[in-house]
Amino acid sequence: MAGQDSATGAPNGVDRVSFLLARHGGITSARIRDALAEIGYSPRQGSTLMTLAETGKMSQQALGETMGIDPSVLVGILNDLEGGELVERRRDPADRRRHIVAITAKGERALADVRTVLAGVDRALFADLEAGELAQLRRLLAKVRTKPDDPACTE
Amino acid sequence: MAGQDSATGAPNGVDRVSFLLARHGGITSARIRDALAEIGYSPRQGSTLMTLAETGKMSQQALGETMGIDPSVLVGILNDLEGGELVERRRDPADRRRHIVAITAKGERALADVRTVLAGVDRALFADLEAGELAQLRRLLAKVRTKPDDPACTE
DNA sequence: GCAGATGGTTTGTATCGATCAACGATTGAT
DNA sequence: ATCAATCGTTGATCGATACAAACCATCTGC
Repeated sequence: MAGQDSATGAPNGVDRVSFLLARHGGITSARIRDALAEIGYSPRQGSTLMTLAETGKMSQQALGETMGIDPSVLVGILNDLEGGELVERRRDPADRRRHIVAITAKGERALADVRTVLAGVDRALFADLEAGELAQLRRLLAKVRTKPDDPACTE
Repeated sequence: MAGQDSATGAPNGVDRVSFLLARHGGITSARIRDALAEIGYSPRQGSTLMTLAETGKMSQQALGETMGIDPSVLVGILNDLEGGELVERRRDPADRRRHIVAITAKGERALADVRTVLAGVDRALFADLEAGELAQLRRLLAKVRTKPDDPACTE
């Protein structure tokens, strides 16, 4: 009577898995946003620092492509980060149109703060999960098909 | 070197679980939105139909509270749904200020379409998960602490 | 009957995100 | 030397969302 498929017993209403995932994802985003805001960063800024630290210095367009955001919005993010001396824009000697973006030492320290804060978010969100369950959750989430977004699959 | 905690081996960068959850949640929301849009509904309209079918007829304010949306936006949603004769607003005889919102027979049929479409989204998203894994994912997601959002926990 | 509170509605505003067009600087090909 | 393409940048626009204020109809307590 309350959204259960009478045959399979699987929820097919507001408790459907995709709904759960969407809702929890939204709440998680909000938590991340709030947590980062408390130390003065936006989610994009945090992502940028992490991406730069993990993938290494790269051109602005490559960075935008990696993060999946428009080049024109990346400009603003980098302006803010560079204003705080957390990243550095250098012209590529090989192609002087390009800006090579690199994280600075100060940016690395900021990144440590970001990671600390994010760890707190994880701790709060997943407090009721054992380590094994958390690893399991990560494994299952990684198996969710989120790639075939761009191609015309829906058609 | 790429976002792994050297001690625990747990990701603490862009591959952190909360980030995974946030990203996948966003993508899932987009998928749901697109899928519902193809049959002419918004996510809110779909949620409204499901909530009404699962919880039964209720006052507008109770509905808004259940769905976690502002009363003033619920008005527009219900206007659209009522325009399509999918829901019905009746005045509560006991309190003629109240609007009792109920799903109609036509709304039930629309709801069936909505559920079909959403099942398709689930199938596409979770194609690589076995039934057991999907159930496991649902179980783990349900254990994520998303309630302590409202109270002043962050302070 | 009156004052205040409540349910629903309307309106306006602020914000955010995504998207697009156009521009200056620079490169590469011809 | 010239032309087309590329990179970063600026600016405008659009849609969705959240939020608050004011309004009318109605209920409740006195």
